[in-house]
Amino acid sequence: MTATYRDVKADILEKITLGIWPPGSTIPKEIELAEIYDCARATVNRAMRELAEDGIVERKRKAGTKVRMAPVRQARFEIPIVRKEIEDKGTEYRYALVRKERQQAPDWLRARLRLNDGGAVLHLICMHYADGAPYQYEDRWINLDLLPNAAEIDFADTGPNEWLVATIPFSNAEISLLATMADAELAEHLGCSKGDALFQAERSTWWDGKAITFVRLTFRKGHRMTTRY
Amino acid sequence: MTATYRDVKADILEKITLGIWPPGSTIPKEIELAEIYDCARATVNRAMRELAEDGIVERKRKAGTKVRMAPVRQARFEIPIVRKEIEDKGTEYRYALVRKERQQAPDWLRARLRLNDGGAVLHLICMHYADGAPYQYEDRWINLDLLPNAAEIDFADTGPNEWLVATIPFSNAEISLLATMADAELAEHLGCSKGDALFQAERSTWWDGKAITFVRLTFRKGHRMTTRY
DNA sequence: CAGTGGTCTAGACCACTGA
DNA sequence: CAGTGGTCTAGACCACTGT
Repeated sequence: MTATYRDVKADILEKITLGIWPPGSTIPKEIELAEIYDCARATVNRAMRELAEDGIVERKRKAGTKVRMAPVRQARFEIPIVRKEIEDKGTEYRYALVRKERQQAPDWLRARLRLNDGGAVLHLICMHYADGAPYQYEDRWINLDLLPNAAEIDFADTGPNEWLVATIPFSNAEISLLATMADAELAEHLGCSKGDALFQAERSTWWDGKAITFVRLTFRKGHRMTTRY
Repeated sequence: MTATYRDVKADILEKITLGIWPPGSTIPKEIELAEIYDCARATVNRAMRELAEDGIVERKRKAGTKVRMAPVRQARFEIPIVRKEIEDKGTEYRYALVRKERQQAPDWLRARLRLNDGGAVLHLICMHYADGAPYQYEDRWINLDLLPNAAEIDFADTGPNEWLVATIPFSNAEISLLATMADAELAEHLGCSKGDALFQAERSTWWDGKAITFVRLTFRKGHRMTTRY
């Protein structure tokens, strides 16, 4: 037979879903499973490790592997670049710079990004359109102490997101999803009514422990983030 | 020396973030890396596989491993059971059943879950409180054709979520996140004003290709879902 | 302290895919 | 068709952690 790690993973997952190994029960140890499936322990190990990553089982040395009582449901959402998101839907992407201003970081931003006093930031307001209709309102702040070049960039044709990704490709981020009421400015740019409920994402990005940028993305009315798991 | 897969992964990631291997560039092949780090190819393989899962690099047979041009930003959100979510914050959890009704599946639900005509469903409205204050409004529909026992359960003390997790522990689901305006019912139960913007999650759950349940969770005003990546 | 998972190795064969 | 990643093996030692 020579089972693959996929076979082992699928079979064990089936035993769990069918209730043969109910939540809380202990699964046979790796050596036993290796004998059962007639494969190497490393093969079993990979299957089980993935099941643990998926939140299906819980593994502890000496204690063995147990089926989780409350499965840790985790959903993965992709956070694509807006342009890609829109173009992948087969719609036409258009970008526009609404406002660009160099200023001192306001208090709330300094607190949020742990900036020093008197830090200079670049504040950008941008719009992203899909097939001519408003899609996303971008309120971005860039730390000029860390990225002084940003001040010289003309963001008329390309959004700051794409420039940032090219400049600092890999970094850490914290993202929050929430709902907000449209104010006059949002309503006007997104073509909705004042007071409408809008979906919003906030992201703070860090590199080497220092804050690079904060962005608040507000989506057009009715926007959803969807995923399967 | 004897590098571990963590060492290899960290070192390669550093080389990428520092720009030594810029986006689009090709990384040395596994055998070469194994020589460089003085370890087995399997060790390098694991490091690279994880970097690929993390969306940092892209691997293809024969073509080699390349640093992604546009890093696939993916955020993982944990979707815990409400009770756990509340208790983990150190607050007191309280549950209440608001309404329970057996009925025919309305058209929108049938379409959504691909149910047959005349399917019976159990419709539940529940509230979840944190330290006595409204936390989440749960609007749940359970497919009675698949789970006839649900009709006999008294959901007065325990929420349907916990019963479902215990009954059908593992299943597939589709989840959507969105923003909605509070109607009169939501405003009353969640203690906010009509028209307030509220964060909402919708989840359809499937098992063996058949729809088990649909739930719409509405959070109290100001709720955020946050994660790091 | 003993048992279980965590990881590494050296070698092998396979599967996909670009030239 | 040849090169690169994908996976398996048999064996080994290590690192936690429950008893």
